[in-house]
Amino acid sequence: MRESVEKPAGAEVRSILHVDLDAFFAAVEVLSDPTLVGKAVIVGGTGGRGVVAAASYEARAYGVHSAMPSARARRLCPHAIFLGGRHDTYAAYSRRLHEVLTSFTPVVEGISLDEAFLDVSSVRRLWGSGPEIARLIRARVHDEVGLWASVGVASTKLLAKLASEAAKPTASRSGTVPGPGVKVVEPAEELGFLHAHPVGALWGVGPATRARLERFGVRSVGDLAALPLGTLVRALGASSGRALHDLAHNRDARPVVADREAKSVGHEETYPRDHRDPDVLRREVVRLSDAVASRLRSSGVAGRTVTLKVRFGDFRTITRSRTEPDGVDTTPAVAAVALDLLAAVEVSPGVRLLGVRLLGVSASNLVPARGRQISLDEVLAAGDRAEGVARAVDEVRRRFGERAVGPGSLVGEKGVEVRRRGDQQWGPGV
DNA sequence: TCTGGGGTCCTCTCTCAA
DNA sequence: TCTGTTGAGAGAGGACCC
Repeated sequence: MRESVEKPAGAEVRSILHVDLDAFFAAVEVLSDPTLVGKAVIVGGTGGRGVVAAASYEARAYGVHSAMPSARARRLCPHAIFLGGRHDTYAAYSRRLHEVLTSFTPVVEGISLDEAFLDVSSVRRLWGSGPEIARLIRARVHDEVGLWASVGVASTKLLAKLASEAAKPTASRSGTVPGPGVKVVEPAEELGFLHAHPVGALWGVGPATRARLERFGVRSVGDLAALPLGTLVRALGASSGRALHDLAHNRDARPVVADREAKSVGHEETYPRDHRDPDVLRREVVRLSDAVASRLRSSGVAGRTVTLKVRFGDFRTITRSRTEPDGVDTTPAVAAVALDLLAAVEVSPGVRLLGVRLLGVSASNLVPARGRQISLDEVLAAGDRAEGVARAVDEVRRRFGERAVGPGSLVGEKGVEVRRRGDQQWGPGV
C-alpha cells in the first residue's frame, strides 16, 4: 500500500507557504537599538513569575528558549539583556508583515503576530512557482519590514511548517549558523522528510501525548506511522487518534483559511504575590471584566458565556462559567456574572488557605452585538443606560486615552487602572 | 527552582426533555 | 406512573498552540 496522499489524476499539487519571523520580539528590539546587535537579548516577563517570550540566537546558545521561566533563563545566561516587551510595537511590525504577505495572495492565515500560512496555488501564474514566491517574500519582508523570515514550501500545512523550521538559523556558542532561509519539500521527499521528525513535531503532540506514545515505543513520526490505527485510537481516543494517524501518513487536507473569526475574548493576570483579600479579588474581577467588555465592543460582538478562571497558590486551576440568554458586552453586565461566579468560589477554603495567584475573565459563545456605533453626543444624551454609558466610555478612551475613564471602583491616584491587551503578556513585572 | 497570556479544541460528566 | 434511552447543551478540565 502506498503511504502518501493519492492525488486524483490531473489534480494540481497545492503550494502552501509557512512564513515565520526569526526570533521575532528579540529581533524587533535589536532593530530598534543597534547597540543590541550580537548580544544575548531576552524578551519576556522580568518579574519572579515571568516567562521568556523570545530569545535572540545569542541567548539560545546558552539553552534559553521561549516559555522558560525568566528566573531559569537568568541563571543560564546571566549576561543577557532582559527586556519587558512592547506589544504595540510588535503588533505594528506584524501589520507590516501582513501587508507584504497579502500583496501576494489574499489567502493568508495569520497564526500569531510573527507567523502565517499562505496558499499560493492560484497565484503561481502571476508570481512564479511556490519556491520562487517564497524567495520573493523573504526578500520583500527584509526590505520592507527590516526582519528576516524563514519560509517553508510544501503541499500541506504541516510539511510547510516543518520546512520553515528547517530553514531557520541555529544557535551555537561560537556564533549563529545561518539557515537556508527557504526550504522546499518536494513531493517525492515528503514522507522521508516527515518520518524523520520526532513525534513531538506533529501538531497536537505535546508533553502528555508524547509520554503516552512513548509507552508504545513511538519516538519519531515514522514510528507513529507504523502503529495500527486501532492501537492509536485506543491510546488517544477517536478524534486525536485518527487525526495523528492521518498526519503521520501525510494526509493533511486542512485548507489555509483567511480571516478566521475569534471564538472567545479574555484577559487574565498572574499577580506578583498571591491575593487573599476578597475586596481585592472583586476589584480585580471588575478590572478584567472592563478590559473584556471593551474589546468585545470594539469587535462588535457580545458574549453569551462568561467564564471566570482562578489559579490558587498551589497552581491548581479551576474555571466556572455561566451562559446568559443574551450576549453581554458592557462592564457592568460582564462583571455581574463574573462576580457571581467569584462569590461561589470564595466560599471554598482555597482562597483563604492558598491565596489566588491568577484571575481571568473571558467571554465566549460570541454573537453579533445589538448596538451600533453612535456619537458621543448621542450617548451622553442617552442617560445612564448601561449600553449608552459603555459607548461613551469607548469614545472618551478613544479621544483621551485608556486611563481617562473606567468603573468608579477602579479609580486610583494615577487615574483609572484599566487593562489593555498585552499590558502584562509574559507575567508580572518586578 | 519554577511554571505567562491569549487562544482553540477535545473529552467527560451532568442535567433535562422528549 | 415509573423506568430506561437518547440526544442536546452546558459546564468543567485538560492538552495544546504561539
